[in-house]
Amino acid sequence: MQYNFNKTLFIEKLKSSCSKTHVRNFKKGETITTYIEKRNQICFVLKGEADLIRYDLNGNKTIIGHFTLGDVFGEVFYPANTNNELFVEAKKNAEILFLLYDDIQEKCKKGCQFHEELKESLSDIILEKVIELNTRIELLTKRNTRDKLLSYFDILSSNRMNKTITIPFSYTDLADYLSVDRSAMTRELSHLIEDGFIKKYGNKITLLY
Amino acid sequence: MQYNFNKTLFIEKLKSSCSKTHVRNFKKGETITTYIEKRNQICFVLKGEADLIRYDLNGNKTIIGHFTLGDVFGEVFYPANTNNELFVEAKKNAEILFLLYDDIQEKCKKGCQFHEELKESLSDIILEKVIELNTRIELLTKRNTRDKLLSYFDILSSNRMNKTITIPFSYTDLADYLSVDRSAMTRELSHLIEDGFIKKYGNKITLLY
DNA sequence: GTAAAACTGTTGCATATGCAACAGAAAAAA
DNA sequence: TTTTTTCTGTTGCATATGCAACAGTTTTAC
Repeated sequence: MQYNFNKTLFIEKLKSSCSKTHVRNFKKGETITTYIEKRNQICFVLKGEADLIRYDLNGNKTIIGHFTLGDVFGEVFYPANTNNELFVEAKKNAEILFLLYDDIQEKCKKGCQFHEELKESLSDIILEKVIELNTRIELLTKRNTRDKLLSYFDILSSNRMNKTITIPFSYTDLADYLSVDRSAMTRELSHLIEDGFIKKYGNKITLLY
Repeated sequence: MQYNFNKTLFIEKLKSSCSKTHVRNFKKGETITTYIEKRNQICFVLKGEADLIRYDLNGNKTIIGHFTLGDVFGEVFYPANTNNELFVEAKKNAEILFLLYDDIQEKCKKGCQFHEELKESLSDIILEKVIELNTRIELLTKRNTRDKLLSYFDILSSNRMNKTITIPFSYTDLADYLSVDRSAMTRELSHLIEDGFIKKYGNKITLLY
């Protein structure tokens, strides 16, 4: 966002000109990829939405990441020795472009005309990912549910530059994203309404402060 | 770690050959930088250790990140519209190399012999940052203090490939890093000992599972 | 060396959060 | 359409966590 770099244009170019990529479509609910074996795969969302999900031993679901148009995910972003089973699931019919980090750095070099440009853009793309993750960490380090909710609303609100926001999740999923219990979160939402911090109409929230 | 890229060598080269960088020494406790105004600064730890810290309105301290030799931090990794005041503090006498992301991408291009190599390495460096942040998110999404502690110990243990680990923090700071109350964490540590999960000798912990 | 400051382990108490269960609403599937 | 599934809001209860306070220890500063 903050760097003058046209990501959409970039992805279009990538799709049409790099021989090392491939594109696949997924239906809602399908598993796009699992992070078990360590490949250095990078994936771009061309259409639709996807969630990066972890289930722990107690069956708790955590939405580690939520990806939409232009977002990037993949095993290359995770440590090799992760003992968590993560997988990415299509939330809506989705079109995903796959390629390997190594192919960008090495193999593609000879044939692909677009290659130099890709390499230049790569650090910008990964940098954007870093910013996304730091934003998420800001959220997760908040000590209680109220602060997590307010932080989340603030982020959406300042992104859209609007005091009224639309939650891009079901409330069930939002709880999994904030890493809190759903019923406790709903309870806290009620408190926020009582205390005059927010108004709530379905999946729309208006910040009153 | 996982890419065959020599970071130490890289930093040495960077320090000696790029005219756009500068290096400064800090004493323990000194503030290295604050993330208020938005510059696209990148900083490398050449010596010592540093913490990225946030204080919330209630005075709670959170250690957002902990950096040692070779680690990278800086405003460039944060969204422009962050309303949190973050700052980086030297934990031990530290030597820090500063440069601007824009200088790598643009201005340095003409004069600096090392520039091309720097650009190639840049995406590897930022990628390493992404992996570090995803590891941190795995930790923070754990639902309770016990799981956070065990995850943290696991990460240290598998990095050092040793069942006995040395906590690189004071326990006070570890609590701030895990985003939990110190006394609650100490209590949970006692429970982990009682339940036979760990043994504890000062700042050394042995995993018994 | 001595004084001051920070760290550690512990506890009682208040409360936020998790958990289980339920019914009505909404959405998806048939 | 009808049926099935998922989502939502709520509540009672158990408990994990936060908070405040304290004393003993260790570390830093003078």
